Parts: sequence; C-alpha cells; structure tokens
Amino acid sequence: MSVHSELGISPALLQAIAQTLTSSALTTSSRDSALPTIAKDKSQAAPHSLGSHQLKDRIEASMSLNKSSAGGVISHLLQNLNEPVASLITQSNVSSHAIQSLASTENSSIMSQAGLSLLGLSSSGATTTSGLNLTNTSVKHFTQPSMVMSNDEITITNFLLKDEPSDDLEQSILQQSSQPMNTVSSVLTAFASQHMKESLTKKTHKQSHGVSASQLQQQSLDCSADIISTNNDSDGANEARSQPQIIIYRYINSNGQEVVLPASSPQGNDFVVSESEGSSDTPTTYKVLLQSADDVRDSNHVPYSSNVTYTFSSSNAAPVTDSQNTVDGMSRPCPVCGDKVSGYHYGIFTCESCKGFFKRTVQNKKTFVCPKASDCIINSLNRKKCPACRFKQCLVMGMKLEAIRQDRTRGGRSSYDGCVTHLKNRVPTFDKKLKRVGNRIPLLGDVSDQSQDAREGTKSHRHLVAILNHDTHRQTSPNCGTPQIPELLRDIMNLEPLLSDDDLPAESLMEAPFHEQALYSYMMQLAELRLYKLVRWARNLPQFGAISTDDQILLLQNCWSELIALSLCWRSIDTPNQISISTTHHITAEWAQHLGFEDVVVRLLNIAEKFRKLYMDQFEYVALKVLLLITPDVKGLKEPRKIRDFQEKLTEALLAYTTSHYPHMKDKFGQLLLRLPELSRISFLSKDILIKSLPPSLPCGLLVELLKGDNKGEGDGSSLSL
DNA sequence: GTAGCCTTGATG
DNA sequence: CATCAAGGCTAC
Repeated sequence: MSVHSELGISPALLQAIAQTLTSSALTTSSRDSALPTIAKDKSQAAPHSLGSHQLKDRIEASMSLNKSSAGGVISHLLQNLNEPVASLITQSNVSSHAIQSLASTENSSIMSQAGLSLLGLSSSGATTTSGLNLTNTSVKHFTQPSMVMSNDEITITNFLLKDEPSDDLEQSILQQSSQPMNTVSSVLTAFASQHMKESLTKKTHKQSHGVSASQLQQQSLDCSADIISTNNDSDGANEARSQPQIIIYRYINSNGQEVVLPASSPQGNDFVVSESEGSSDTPTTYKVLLQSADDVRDSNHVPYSSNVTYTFSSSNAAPVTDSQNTVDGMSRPCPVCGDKVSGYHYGIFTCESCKGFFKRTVQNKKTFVCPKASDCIINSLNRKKCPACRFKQCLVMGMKLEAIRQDRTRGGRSSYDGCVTHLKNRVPTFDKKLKRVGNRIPLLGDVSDQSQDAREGTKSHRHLVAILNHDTHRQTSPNCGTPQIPELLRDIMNLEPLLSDDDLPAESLMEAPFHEQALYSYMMQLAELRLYKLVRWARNLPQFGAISTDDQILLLQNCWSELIALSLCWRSIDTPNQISISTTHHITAEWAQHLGFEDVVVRLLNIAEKFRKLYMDQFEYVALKVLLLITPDVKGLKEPRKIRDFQEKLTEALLAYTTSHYPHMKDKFGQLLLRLPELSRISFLSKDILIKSLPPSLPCGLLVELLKGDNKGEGDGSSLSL
C-alpha cells in the first residue's frame, strides 16, 4: 500500500512534514534547516519561490536517507514526533554544557527554564570559572568555560528557624542581621551576604579547592556584617550605595520551582512564605543567585554570582515587609536595576533613570526585542544594553502603565490604584524612623491584582498577567490563595517559543508589500513558515506524542488553517480594526476589501474583538489552540478515544483555569469555546479564497499541498480532508 | 536614548 | 506651604 493511500495524503506533503519533523535529527542546526528559508539567502530563494528548490532538495535528501519507503518515513516521523521537549532548550542559545547539567538535574522543562533563568546562561563572555563543589546537593556544578560565573556551592542543611539558635552560624547570622530572623528572606539574605562576603574574600586570596563546608561556614562567621547591612539596612540609602550591593535574583525551591519576588515590593529581596509551607520535618531547600553589583565583569550578565543552597524550615516564617512603606522603599535599591531609589514612580519605588526609561518607553510606544532569550539580568551598569528586558523587569516589578498620563498633564496627584494605596499607607515623616515592618504585602501575582490588570489591561498587561500567573505557580503553597495553573496548560505554554516569530529573517519582515501580489506572496510565505512551526509545535505537545502518527497527521491536516486564524486573532487582540499578520504588517477591512477578502478580515476582527472583551489571556489562548488540534471527530482517526481523553483533560484544565482566575466571569469558558466554530468558518472561507487565487506557477510547499489537499478532499468526497 | 535635574499642580 | 509624583528639559 502506498504512502498516499495508506495515509490519504500526497507523498509530497508527507515528505514535507517528515522533513520538518526530522530536520532537527538530521542536522545540527535544527531551526535553520527545518524551516523554509525566506529571504535568508536571496541568491537561493526568490521572494516568490519560497525555497521550493530547497524544499525539494531536502525532501530528496530525506527520501534518500529513508530510502523512500513508507515505513522509513513513518518510523522517522514517529521517532521525531516523540522527541522530548528538551529539544526546546537546544533552540534557545543555551550552551550544551549547561543543558547537560540541567538535564541531569531535572527533566522537566520548567526546571530547565527556571534553571536557565537562574543562571542567566549565555553563550557570551569568556571568563574562566572557578569551581568549588563542596556538597552533593541538588545544585549542579557548572563548569561551562564560556560562562562568566564563579560558582560556589554551600549547603547548610537542617538549618531550622527555631526560637533559639541551634548553632554558631545561626547565632552569628542572628546577631548580624538587622531584620527579624523569622523570615525566610532574612535568613537567605543574611546567609547570602555571608556567602558573598566569604566568596569575595576567597576570591581575593585565590582559594579554591579542598575546603570543607564546615571550614567555609567558619570562615563566613569571621566575616563582618557590612554586606548584610546593605540589604537589610533600614535607614540608609547612602550607605547602601557605598557598599557592595547584593541582589538576590531568584529563589528556587527544592522542586525546582521559582519563588518569585513580590511584584509591588521595591526592595525585591523580601518575600512572604506561607506559614504552612515547609515544616520542621520537611525542610525546604532554596537556591539563591547573588550578585555583587560592585564586581561587574560582564555588563550583560551576572557579574558575580554564586549558587547557594540553603536548607531550612520556614515553619515559623512570618509576614515581612510593607512595600508601601516609604522608608523601606527609599532605602532599598531600585527593584529594576539596583540603583538608588529616587522616589515612588508609576507604582513602585524606583531610581530616576528607570522612572524616565519607563516613561519614555510607554509614552513613545516603544517596543523592544531582546536579542537573546529575554532573560537578561538588569543592573545599574548594564541597564542600557537590553531595553526589552529592562522594560519587562519594570512591569514584572509592578510599574503601572496606567500611571503614565495620556494627556501628559503635569503635577497633581495620580489616582491609579497603586498610587492611592501608597499615599494612604504613607507614614508621617516624624514617625518614619519608628515604623518597622508592616503587614503582609500582596504577593506577586495575587489574584486580585492580576484580574484587575486583566480587566483593565492592554495586551502587555495580559501578557504580564500570564507571566505572573506562570511564575506565581512555582511558589504556590496551600495557603497562598493564588489560583494554580493546571500543569497541562503550563506545559503547553512552555512550547510557545516554538511558534515565535523571533527567528524570522528580519529582511522578510521588512519587505513592505506595496501591492496586492506582494502582500499575497508575503502572507503565503508567512503562512508557510508558520505551518512548519505548527508541525514542530504539535509534535512536542504533551500527550500528542502518544497518538499514532497517522492520527497526528490527520489532526494537523484538519486544523492548520484554524490555528493560523486563531493566532491572527491573538496577534490582533490589541489592534482594533487591524489584523496583524506580523509585527510589521497589518490589514484593515478597507484594504482587505480592496484585495478581495474583506469578509474574512471582518470576521477575524470580530473574533479578536470578542477575545479582547473577554480578556482572553495567554493560557486560554494556548489552550484553545490545542483544543482546535485535538478533535476526536475527525474522520479516519484510528484512535479517537485517545484523542477524546486528551480533549477532556484539556477542557477540564481550561475550565479549572478560567473559573479560578476569572471567578467574576462565570461564562468565560463557554464564551471562549463558542469562538471555535466561527474560526472554522473563517478558515473555510480563507482556504476557499486562497485556492481560487493560487497562481499555477506557485511552488509546491507545505501550504500549497495542504490547500490542494483540502480542495481535493472536498471535491471528491474523500473521507480524508487531504 | 539616557539620566539627572527642573517645573508643575493637586493634595493635606 | 510642604510634599511628591507626574511630565519636561537638556547635557551627554
């Protein structure tokens, strides 16, 4: 039985998909080779030919590799469809050494991401790493030669927060810290400070190997506490500037989950741990990434850092700080870059430069793109290098877009929520010195704040909500009161980078389509490119790999155009009256009328508008995408039951998400699902238009194959759509 | 574009 | 009138 008859698809399409699926296994540079080259090499790919020759070449290569047997292709498909998500990591500029280390630590992609984020991994830099592995803790020792890091590890086990200090170290810390020691952050900060001090001393004396943990601990006891005071200092911004500054970037608990810092906490190194989290019996391990701002070697990445593992119980942890407290806010470093805070700006205490940066960015509607993995660590010395990550940090730390006045009126008091609260909580000047830490502050991602943002928000707000929700989950504890994000949705979200346009050749986006044919060609190229990405995305979806390859292909054939339509709506959710086909090109209904597909664009605009009104967030968007894909009713499926099971799990996850995150929008789940039939109508219309306007000379790419297949399926009444 | 300083104007 | 959080100005 031929491949065609067996699967009901043409050999060319099958090969195209196979090529996409197998490309990463066939080449070392998977991303480049997996995608059709658009304008990447103009000598090879004319704008209108869409790499047809390359595609054919690759198909032939693939054919020869597999000896063109159906079994070979299928097995290759299967093999690669089941490729673990870990391949994601290899696509994001992460060194293989680091990946190996991470992979051996934890297989979950979340851990990988958290770990990468934790380490601020980069391929840049060229400083040697001084390694010191003192313990066999969960923290891996990174010996990546290209990393600008000095990684030391210390584990202090069974450090319990008891009423009475249990050992010299704790006593020392207790004596030196100006904060109450019943907070996790105090302990971490104090230990971190000790470790930083100790490490700095160690560096100076070029000590490296053969030092026992107890010796190091003892050394740290001998250090003075002046570093500690920089972070816990309660009344001296000037002092903080004059001493080495320690910034704790991340807390990672023993599950590899990131414990995020409070959004509205300008001080940035205190956080609230639920009293129920951890206990004397089950101590929690946190990993802390430190930075000494005075020891900058690489302006882009962590100038000096240490991975320190602290194991302790937080059973006595208590509420810590009041972020709105002016004294504390002014004495802490800027939560965005660590510079000196100049006042309360746009919702949080920041330095003057971050205030100005935020203002300029919002007022001038600037959009930045991080050239790296959007995980640059921002400090006062490198903050100019990556405005994208700086702005993200501004938002994550709680700077409010709505604090920027659209009418640019000067003076007066602002009335947005955060500012009002801040003013209300302001401590009278005469009382400031007396004021100690106050009530519990809202955690980053507290539901109320998020949903408020979501209700009022722009897309950036919604994205932020997603980020916050995403991160918040990692620190959820039973009493946090933060709705959890179903794991399935998080897993799906982790695959979004596969669909990113970040790797699109810049020139392909810059070539403005001046006339109809150019725009048409441009759209076809984009669609083609995104189709390949869709296939790669699908194969990595959780549980999708368990579906037979034939069924996977059927599902993809069934939904590809709906998926593209949905992504167009999502892209356009904040551009009313425009469908954003890319970051640079938008289509209005008027233009669409001129081009002959007004109906499609108007329908897309309507859906985008409905999504906007529903405040659909990123998690809901990705869930809808997978729901479009996982349709057990597609004719010809061999294992519809498996697919139905997956569908049920996903709908449950989405329902749980919408009801917990948007309790005030009881019908959100249903409203979201109601948009899917309309997407199908749109995709039908679009395909109809496209197939009728296909120039006969158009090269036979994946898109054309799918279009032709659709047409054929409808025409001959075949049970398969392709 | 950045960032430090200045001006403005509502508020208590 | 002091405060302070906005926007504006301008040297770099």
